[in-house]
Formats: sequence, structure tokens, C-alpha cells
Amino acid sequence: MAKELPALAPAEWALMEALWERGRATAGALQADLQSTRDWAYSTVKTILDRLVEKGYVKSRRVGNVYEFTPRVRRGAAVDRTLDDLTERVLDGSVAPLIQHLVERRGLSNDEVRDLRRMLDDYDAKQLDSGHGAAT
Amino acid sequence: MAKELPALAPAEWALMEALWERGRATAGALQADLQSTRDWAYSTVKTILDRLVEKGYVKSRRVGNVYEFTPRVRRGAAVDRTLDDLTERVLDGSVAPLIQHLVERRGLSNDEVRDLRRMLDDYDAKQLDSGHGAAT
DNA sequence: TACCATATTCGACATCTGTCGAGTTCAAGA
DNA sequence: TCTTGAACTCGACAGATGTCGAATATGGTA
Repeated sequence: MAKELPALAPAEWALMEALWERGRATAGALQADLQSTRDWAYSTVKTILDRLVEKGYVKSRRVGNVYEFTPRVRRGAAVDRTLDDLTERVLDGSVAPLIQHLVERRGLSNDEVRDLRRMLDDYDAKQLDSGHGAAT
Repeated sequence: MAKELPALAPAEWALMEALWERGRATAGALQADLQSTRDWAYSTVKTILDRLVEKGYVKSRRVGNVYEFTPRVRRGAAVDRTLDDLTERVLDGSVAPLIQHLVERRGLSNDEVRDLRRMLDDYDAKQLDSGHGAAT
């Protein structure tokens, strides 16, 4: 019963990142936060914020004479949403090459390497556990 | 000197997949191929195809009184392009969670697990080799 | 040659995105 | 009360995407 979240456009992602960072903020504050990356006019920020509210990613409430925005979706959920999109249209089941790419392109910390290895172990275990293993 | 490929929109991906599949095809053939997934009118297919030519992903040549289209970009390159996009806007350096998601969501074959493990080993080796490992 | 089924060409239109600018409001001072 | 400035509202516009339909061109066939 996962509510169908519409995808986030690039600009919307930027704003969401800023909002997740703060947890709660006004349009003005977010505009300031993004100032270095995106030199947006106040109205631009506000517009995107409103669209995010429409999309269900953000919730807003009036505080005095100012609107305060809060994320309504956790970052992880948004990432999931995006990745599902990606895997649906780009990967036809071939995850490994993708991972390869990611690692090569972005690098991993030692900790991450360890975590991943652990994950693979778990995964393996589960596979064996449930019977067989197929290589299609 | 990697030519800057513009990103592929969802509909464009669909068409490219069909074209990569065939290696070479006419608009009509592609329309037929996609019939089950996307019930597009001929002109829709043609339009997208033309846009792909503009974008540099496809090349076309007249054969008799019909246009024949051929991919000009390998699938892998397109995937790379897409992933770069993704990592830029969605991942702020945190690749591991993404991989986690992919594995959980899509599953891996035993072979893939082995390959990944191998890759991690290589990666590790390289890390040690070049000095230290940081965990930010 | 007249006709037909295709393949093409053109142009159009609705959305979604990215980005504002120009008024309008309203609380806090002067 | 009048003034001011921040915050808000509205509406707009350009470009990318998704999707055609109508008109035209073409090679073959009756």
C-alpha cells in the first residue's frame, strides 16, 4: 500500500535536499540555503515548494504570517521512488553492471565496502537457504 | 573527449531499447515492436525517432522510400549517461545505500554476487595500495 | 494512367519544468 | 495612522516531452 509518489524533477530534488537538511523551514530560509548552488528568486523557490506540496512530498502550515514547510516523505522513500523508476526504464534486470558503474564512478569508503560485502554474504545465505540459485 | 549526450526521456528510452534490440529498423517496425507496451501512433514513433536523431542517439538513412534508423550510441553509454545524472542529483556521495536498495529490490544471480564480491576485492586492494581509507 | 496502401512531413496541443516579475498583504515601526 | 519591507499570490513564458491527425509523397498494381 505504498502511496504512488510522483517523481521528483531535478529542481525539486535540490529543494527537497535542502528541506530534509533543515527538517523544517520557510521559503526564505531555503532560498538562502540554496543560494550558492541555485541562485533562485524567492518566487522560484516558493513555486517549487508549492508544487512539492501538491505532489505530496511536503506539507506546509501557516505560522504567524509565514509559511513553514516540512517534508512529508523521508529521503529514503524518495530515493526508492527514483530508483524504482530507473530500474524500470533502464535496467532490464541487470543490476550488477549498474552497481559496477556506481562504484567505479563514485567510489566507496572502506566502511561501505565492508557493509556491502556483509550484505552479499547475507544475500548468499538467503539464496542457499531457499534452495537454488539461477543465473539467467 | 566524451561527447555530451543529452539525457533520454522515458519515451525515448523505450524507443532506444527497441532499436538496440533490432540493431536497425524502420519507424513502422519499431512501432510494431512496441505495440504491446506503448500503443503509439506511427507519427508518435516517428517524432520521437527524429528527436533521437537530433540528440545524436540515432542515425537515419533513406533506403528506397523508407527511412532506416540505427543506434549511434551503445546502450552501455546511454546507461552511463543516465547514471551519472542520477548520482549527481540524488546521491550526495552515498552509493552504498543505493546499492543496497538495488539488490533488495531487484535481486542478484549467484554469478552477479560473485562478480560483485570480486569487484569489492579489487576495490579494496586498490584502496590499500594507495594508502589509507577514510570514513566520513 | 488512375488508385491505393504506406511512409513521410508538418504542425499543433496539452503537460510538466524552470524561472521569474509585478502586484498585494500585513505586522511592526515611525 | 502612514510607511516599509518581507512574504505571499498570480499569472506568465519558454523549452522539453508526450501524442497525435491531416495533408502529402511514392512505388506498385489493376
